[in-house]
Amino acid sequence: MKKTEIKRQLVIEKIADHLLANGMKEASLRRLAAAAGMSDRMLLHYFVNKDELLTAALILITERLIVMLEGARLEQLPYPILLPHLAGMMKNPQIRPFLRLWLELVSLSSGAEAACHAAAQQIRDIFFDWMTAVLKVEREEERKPLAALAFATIEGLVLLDALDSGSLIESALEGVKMQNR
Amino acid sequence: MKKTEIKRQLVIEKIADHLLANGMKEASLRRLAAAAGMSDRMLLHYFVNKDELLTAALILITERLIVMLEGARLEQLPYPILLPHLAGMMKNPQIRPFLRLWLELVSLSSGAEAACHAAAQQIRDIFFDWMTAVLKVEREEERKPLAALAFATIEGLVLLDALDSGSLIESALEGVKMQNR
DNA sequence: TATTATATGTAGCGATCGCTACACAATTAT
DNA sequence: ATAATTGTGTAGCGATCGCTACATATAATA
Repeated sequence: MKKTEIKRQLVIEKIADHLLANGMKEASLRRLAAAAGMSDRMLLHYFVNKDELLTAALILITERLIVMLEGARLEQLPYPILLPHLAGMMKNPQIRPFLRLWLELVSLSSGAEAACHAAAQQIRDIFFDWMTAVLKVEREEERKPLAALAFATIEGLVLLDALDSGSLIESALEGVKMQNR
Repeated sequence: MKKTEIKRQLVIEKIADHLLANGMKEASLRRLAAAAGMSDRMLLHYFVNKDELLTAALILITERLIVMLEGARLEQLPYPILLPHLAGMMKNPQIRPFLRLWLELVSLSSGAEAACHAAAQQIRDIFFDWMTAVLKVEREEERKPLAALAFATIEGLVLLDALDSGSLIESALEGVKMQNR
């Protein structure tokens, strides 16, 4: 009797792909159904409503993100090295869709959508925890503050990236170098 | 025969207020019309379509932002002082709506809406120019890179703020202090 | 004053949205 | 084999969206 459950999982995978590729603004039930290769009617057979579907897909996305960051784990780097490294990761076509989607979720979560807010917060935590683990510090009490600072800065760069502000990003990274000279 | 033009300006003011107060997601023609105290039919009498209306309102908003930042001009501050100062400004109820709206515009501009993209880029430039002017540097070649870095960091804090991540913001500011000790 | 242009209201079109009612086939359980 | 449960398709509801046709009132111009 688990055939339904298997199908459900398959659908969730496809919806997650679609969300990462196209963002939340293309996420009407009919479009999502097309992406999953079925009718909207069937989507609502597997999921009680759109919100539950989105929640499931966003949870899968966060799980994928965890796996990906786990795979990208590297030896600890000190702040001035870590930041340009992260800026490079930001352009990685495997990671970039997560950042874009996350930006959209943050913006949406200011409003109503409960699923978006929860997902946005969870993705924030995932990124921050990873950043905390990968930062090399001289004294442990520096870890959390510097990780938070690196996180905030990278987010700012993500925002600039969404606005095609490449030169500003380069300038900011230049600023990091200057600061730690 | 300028009565129409006067009315137009009045409408633009009210729409701008509404956008700052409620964001872009509540910006259907009918809602905007209610905010302007008229019917949607009349809105489309004064403006050829929704896009033109939004563009006009967003332009007014950027003008207001310029005036506000001009008023908030302060003597130049060095980076480690400027950043917490900006973080404080971020919570100012006069400025916060601009930041929230700007975040939403950036997210929207990744997609289609032309008006949003243009407005988002312009607001970015306004903030960055102001940041550049208000930063105190020891050598002039530091100005642009450090302003860009400060800008990116503040934007990251805006993002965190939209997610109710107050403690992360505090940590990040603590990180700034540590870095410049 | 007569004519023309501008201002405002009512109603609704066609598209899309999330979602549901109804019908029927396929599978499973008894 | 019969009954009950589960899967799938068609059609459409009511709401909202941006926008428009049509009508009339008001004002500007001749």
